Order: sequence, then C-alpha cells, then structure tokens
Amino acid sequence: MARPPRSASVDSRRRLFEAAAAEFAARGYAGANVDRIARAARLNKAMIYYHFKSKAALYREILRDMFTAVGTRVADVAAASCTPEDKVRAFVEAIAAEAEARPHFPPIWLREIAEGGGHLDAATLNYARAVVATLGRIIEEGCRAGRFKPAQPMLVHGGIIAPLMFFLATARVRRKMQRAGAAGVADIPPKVVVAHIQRLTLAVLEGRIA
Amino acid sequence: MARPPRSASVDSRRRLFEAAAAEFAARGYAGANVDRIARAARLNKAMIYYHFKSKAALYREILRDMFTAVGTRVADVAAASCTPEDKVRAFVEAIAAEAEARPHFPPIWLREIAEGGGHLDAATLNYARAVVATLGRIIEEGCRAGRFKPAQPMLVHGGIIAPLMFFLATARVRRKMQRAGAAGVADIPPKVVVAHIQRLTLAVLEGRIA
DNA sequence: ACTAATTAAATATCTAGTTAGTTAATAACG
DNA sequence: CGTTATTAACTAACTAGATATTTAATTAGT
Repeated sequence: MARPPRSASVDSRRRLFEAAAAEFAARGYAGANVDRIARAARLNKAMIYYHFKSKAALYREILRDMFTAVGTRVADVAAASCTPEDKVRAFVEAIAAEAEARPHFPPIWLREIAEGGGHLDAATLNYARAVVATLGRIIEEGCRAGRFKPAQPMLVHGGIIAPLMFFLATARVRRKMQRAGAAGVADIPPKVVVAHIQRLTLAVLEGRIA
Repeated sequence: MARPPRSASVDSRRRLFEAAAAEFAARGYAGANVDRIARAARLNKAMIYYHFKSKAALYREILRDMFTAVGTRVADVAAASCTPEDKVRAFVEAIAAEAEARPHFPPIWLREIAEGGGHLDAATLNYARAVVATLGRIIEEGCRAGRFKPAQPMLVHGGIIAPLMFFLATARVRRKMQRAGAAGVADIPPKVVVAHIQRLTLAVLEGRIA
C-alpha cells in the first residue's frame, strides 16, 4: 500500500504543471483551455484530473508555488545578518529571482492583481501578506538603526513589485517592438531594472526623494 | 437618409459600453460574458451586436477609449508652457485622472500588459507608444534646460504607470483588508500615491537617486 | 409609412469534467 | 526465477452545460 509514484508519473505531472503555467500566463484562468494544456504536455486531458483535481485546483497550485517561493525567500532575506540597506537590495533581488525563474510569474501576478486576488485561497493570500509584513520589519529595523525614515510598507512594496512585474512581463513585447524599430521603447535587461528599483527604493527609505 | 440616432439609443449604447467595461475589468476578455453585460445594461443581448459588431469589437472600443484619452491628455501636457518639472507632475496627474475617471482602466490595463497587448489594434497601440514618446520629449526638454539627467523614457514611464495602476486596481481590496484588520496593508488614497510617484519620478530625472 | 431600436428564440460551437476501459510496472508468492 | 495479482498511469470517447452570434419578428419614434 501507498506505493511511491513512478518516475514517469512525476515527469508527467511536472509537464502538466509547466504547460498549464504557460497557458494560464498567456490567456488567463478563464481563457485557458485544458485540452490545450494536455496537448502541450503530450498527455491525455484526463491526466489533468488524475494528477490535479480540477482546472481550478491546478491553477491554485501554480499560484501557491509562486507566492510561497517569494514568501520563504524574502523571509530568509529578513533573517540574514547584514545592513538594512543590503536587506532592501536583497529583498528586491529575491522577488526578481523567483519571478525570473518562472516565466509565467509576472503575467499571472498582473492578472491576479487585476482580479483582486479572487483565485487566491486563504493560505496563499497569507503568504502574499507575509511578504509585505517582512518588508515592514526590514523598514522598522532600518528606522531603529537611524538609517531609514518611517514609510508605509505597502506603498514601498507596490513601488518595488509593480514596476518589476511590468518590466518582466513586457520584456518579450518590448524586444519585438525594438526590432520593429521603436526607439524609445528600448530593450531594458532585467539587471538594469532590478538595479534601478533597488536605488529607487533606498532613496525613498532614506528620505532622499522629498 | 442617415438620420441622427435617437437619444434613447445613445443611452443604450452608453449603458452597454459601461456594463461591458465593468465586466471586462472584473473578468478579463475571455471570462466576460455577453449575457451578463446585456443584463447589467438592462437590454437584450442582441443589442450588443446591433451597436457594436462583436464582443471583440466592443472590447477594442473600450481599449481605444482608454488609450486615446491618455494619449491626447498627455499631449496637451507636453504642449503647455511651464517648467519641465511641472510637466512631469502634470504627466503623472493626467494619467491618474484619466484612470480614476474610468474604474475599469487599471484592471484592463494590467490584463493587457499580462497578455502582451494582443487585443490592441495597430492604431490603439500607436497611441500607447505616443504616450512614452511624449514623456521622452518632456525629458529631453528638461535635459536641454539643464534640469534633468538623460534617462530611458520607457524605464521612467514604467516607474510611473505600473505602481499607479497597481495602487488604483488594488484600492478596493486593500480597503477590505484594512477593515478585516490587516495593519501594514493600509488604505492609501490615490492623492498620496500620485504625490509619491511625482516626487519619485522627479528624483530619478534630477539624478537624485544614484 | 418608414425605419431605428429592440426582443425572443434558435443555432452552432466549444469546453470542463466523466467514464469505462487498456497498458505496464511492480510486488508478492510459489 | 518466473508467474500472477494489483494498481498506477494512461487513453478515447462521451456528456452536459455554456456561450457567442444570428435570425426573424415586433415595437415605437418621426
């Protein structure tokens, strides 16, 4: 009883997960098609219902993966022993790294924000809240150390994550526009965006933008 | 021939447009339901096909309205006779004003970014590009006046519009969270967000964040 | 009288989820 | 070791419900 899963099955599950992530990112939850997901994973549609319970449960699993990844990663950042400035830089870097590791992350994040997080279950929503709370603690630490001025964690967080997701999500389109000859819509690599947002955020926290 | 439309018809059209905007904002293009749009407008579903040609054409019209509104508004800003600093402030204010006048604007904008602008027709896409180009001209003007340091218009624009749309789109959810007792996720009024982004953008352009 | 505005009902297509059955890996047993 | 029983992994075909769009007929303004 309770045999371990065969390696082929683990692989199938992974393929479904990835095909689904790409489909949800490209078309949104409602626009995503389970037949297309199965075809992309080179499996029968029924396998989606075998490995996951439903389209909704599959989607929730993708969301959970995204938000728990960021949540645990930034928790590590806050627990590290370095200056508050370095923690802020690492906070930005951590979110960027997890998002870059998942091409579906930025589009899905943008859609969930548009929808008011209607697909997020309570546990996943808590992970999202925890990210803001973690940033809040880093800010407090900086304030106690006399390096930061007090700031609304949510305001600071929005200033980080929104432009980050925007630039990551539009990277492909902007490259295409660039090739089509659009000058101002230049191809800005993620590294540049991350560095920009790091400097911006520190300027805000150190009270240098008033 | 070519009688003017009856006023009742103009009103029906407007009601359909607004119901559709709300529906598309809440559920995305694929998730939107024409029956629900018609019901919300207190009209028969066939009226959608009478006033607009299809669900897709109706959606395109909503997008066109959004992007042309912002496009013309920021063009006025750039043409005004005031300091580059004031133009930057007015640029941010203009986008915020047009977005606040249309509750559907932020969610639809976020979804279109997620989708890579797949629903935007060529003309509307040009309006979107024109907005970035306009910001580029304001930056240039500031550089010539010795007040701004050179900066990538796209990078600056993303730093404006992304957090703006994020905060406007999440306003309702954040108010709900606030009432539910979430402390750090405070209710931040649009005015505060706009002022924050104005100061942030000027700090970037004046080279005060390096 | 003419036609813009509107409706109810039909159509045609799509799609999430189910079912009933097949294949193949593996564990247990002789 | 080889055979068989068990069940995980997988498929093809079906079902039931939804949904965009059309059609044909009706109402009401000018």
